[in-house]
Amino acid sequence: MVTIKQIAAELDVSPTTVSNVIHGNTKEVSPQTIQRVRKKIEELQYIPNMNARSLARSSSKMIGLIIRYPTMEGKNVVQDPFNSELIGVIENEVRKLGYFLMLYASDKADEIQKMAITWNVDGIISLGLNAAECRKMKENLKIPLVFIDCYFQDDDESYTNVGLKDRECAKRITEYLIGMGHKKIAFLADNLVGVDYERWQGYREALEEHRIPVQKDSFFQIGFGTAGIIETYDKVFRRISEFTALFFASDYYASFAVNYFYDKGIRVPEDISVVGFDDNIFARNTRPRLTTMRQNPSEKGRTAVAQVLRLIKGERIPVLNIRLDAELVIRDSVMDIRK
Amino acid sequence: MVTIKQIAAELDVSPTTVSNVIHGNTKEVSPQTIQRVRKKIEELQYIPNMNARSLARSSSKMIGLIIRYPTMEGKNVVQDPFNSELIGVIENEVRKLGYFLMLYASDKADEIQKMAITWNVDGIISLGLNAAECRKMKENLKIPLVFIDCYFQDDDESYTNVGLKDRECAKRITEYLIGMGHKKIAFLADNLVGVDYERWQGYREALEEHRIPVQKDSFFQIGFGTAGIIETYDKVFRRISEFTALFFASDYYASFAVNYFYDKGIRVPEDISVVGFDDNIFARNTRPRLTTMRQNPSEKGRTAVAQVLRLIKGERIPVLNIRLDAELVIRDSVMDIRK
DNA sequence: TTGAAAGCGCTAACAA
DNA sequence: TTGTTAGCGCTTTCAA
Repeated sequence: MVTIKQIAAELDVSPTTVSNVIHGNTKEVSPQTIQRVRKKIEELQYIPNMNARSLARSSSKMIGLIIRYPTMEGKNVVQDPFNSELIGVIENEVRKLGYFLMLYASDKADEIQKMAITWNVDGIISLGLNAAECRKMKENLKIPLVFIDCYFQDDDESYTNVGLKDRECAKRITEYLIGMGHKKIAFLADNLVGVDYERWQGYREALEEHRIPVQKDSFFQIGFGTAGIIETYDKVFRRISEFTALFFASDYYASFAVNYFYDKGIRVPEDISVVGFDDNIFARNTRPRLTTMRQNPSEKGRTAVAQVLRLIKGERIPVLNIRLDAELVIRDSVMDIRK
Repeated sequence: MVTIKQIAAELDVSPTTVSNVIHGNTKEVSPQTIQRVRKKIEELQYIPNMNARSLARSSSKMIGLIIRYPTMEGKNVVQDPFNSELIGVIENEVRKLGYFLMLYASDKADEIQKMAITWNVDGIISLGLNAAECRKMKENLKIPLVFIDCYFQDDDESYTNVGLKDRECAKRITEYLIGMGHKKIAFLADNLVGVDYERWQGYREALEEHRIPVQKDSFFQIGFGTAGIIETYDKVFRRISEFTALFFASDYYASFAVNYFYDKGIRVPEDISVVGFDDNIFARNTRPRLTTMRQNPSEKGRTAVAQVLRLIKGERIPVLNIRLDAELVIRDSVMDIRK
């Protein structure tokens, strides 16, 4: 391992000088020396020791990506393409900006805190944690913190978040459904918190504005795992005549439903219309293709990284709570039932 | 930030003692002192500084996960569920064993090397790199190195690899096809190196053993991106009458094909039989459901982590090149065409 | 323009 | 059983 000391020794200069050259404190060093040092660094293939550097300064050039990942085998096999793309983009951005990514899957605030302190990470991006978890992190950690897709009840907007206009977008696709003559629309999600709550609200707002009564039992909570999903869909199936359209909070569930109906001999969209949300691979890889709202995970990831970096550099962030837009993609899973 | 020194000071013992307690060098410390130190650590919420620790010893408790990730937006949107699950499992295992995961997406040996040295990582797991890249890493890096799904031409088995019995498994599913009366079987993959080469070989062996001539033009190289796939499938479509079955090197392509054929009015399996490989979400999320070979990404990930850890601990590894098995899953995409 | 020296927090050899 | 001390590689202040 080549060290600064070695380089200094070979060149008969001090470590300080070498360090200065490395960090581009070029005004303090003569052009000559700079050249010599640079050459030597190249020649000896010097690679800095980040552990030493992190120790000396109090920062590490490391960004922690906290994520709630499906950790139980078999369960939770919803290999969410959204997460997947996001991780890829974030790693990429982080690296491009000269930082490193520590991936850490946990939802326990104290564990996360430990990790952050133990490694001296410069900032954290948190993905898929709920509001309570995010809030705890925020309380405990004194470092730059950016959340993705988190909704905080208390509209204390001191959280830096990158999200989506979930409510507005859900409203838009519901309005599309209404525009196609649908009035009896069910909403399906695996919970009603955070992102899904917002989508649900959007759905309700659309109905209300069109004077369509929102039935209590037009919400279905999708059960856990394949068995849970099927159980829920069985319920829907029994009451299928009550609805003309189904709004799923995510493409995965919508796509699963389309296949479920296929197995039951129910035609989409002839017998029932279906819309999803996200426009991921499932939407395109289903027949009929899903009508859905397209969001851009890459943009989310890039924005999140940009935000932590601003925070790290101490810049003031004008908009703390960024909400990206999504776009209605009309495909083949909705029928026009206006006469 | 609480340091060992502080704890030592408050207890009026030396840092060494504290360090010893922390590392369980308990035989050198009196039970009394141990208790006191433990209490203080708890009380002060001491969290070790890994940078300092890494610097002092020459190891970091960090494992690098090198991966070739789809970095270009839009392109490469094959959000491979396999990769996704693997990353999750590896992070989980690594963490359970008290290590940390640095995620690094690159295929350039020198960049990887730099990362490894700069952070002093204890070991590396490499995912999705080709043989040449792996070999370079192996040459340059002196640290424990485990590859996933790599095939090295030179049967120099000094590489630690965790793979699949690709050839054998591909042969098995081909034999199943043959058993169902198929003789005119095409093989489709996006390349013929590494894993896919082995699968192709398995396919060929099965045919040869059953005295079925292997036609040169029964291999289709699938093009890049959605456009590339469709272009390839158009070719297949034109020659569809030449085949009774299609063997895709992965579920993603098989699933895409099923949908493609649906759009063209070709029925699977009535008009053409289709098999995939992997048994991931695509296989189950397609109608008809895909007949395929089921592999277990979680097992792969766990095994890989176990191997690096053995290497790190200096244990001798009995089997360097582990090849896991896969299982034939018969579903609805193959027709029995024996009369 | 350059260098000496102290210190970041922790470990480990050695001494007491 | 406990403590002293040097040092890991780098940064940074301050002096030369």
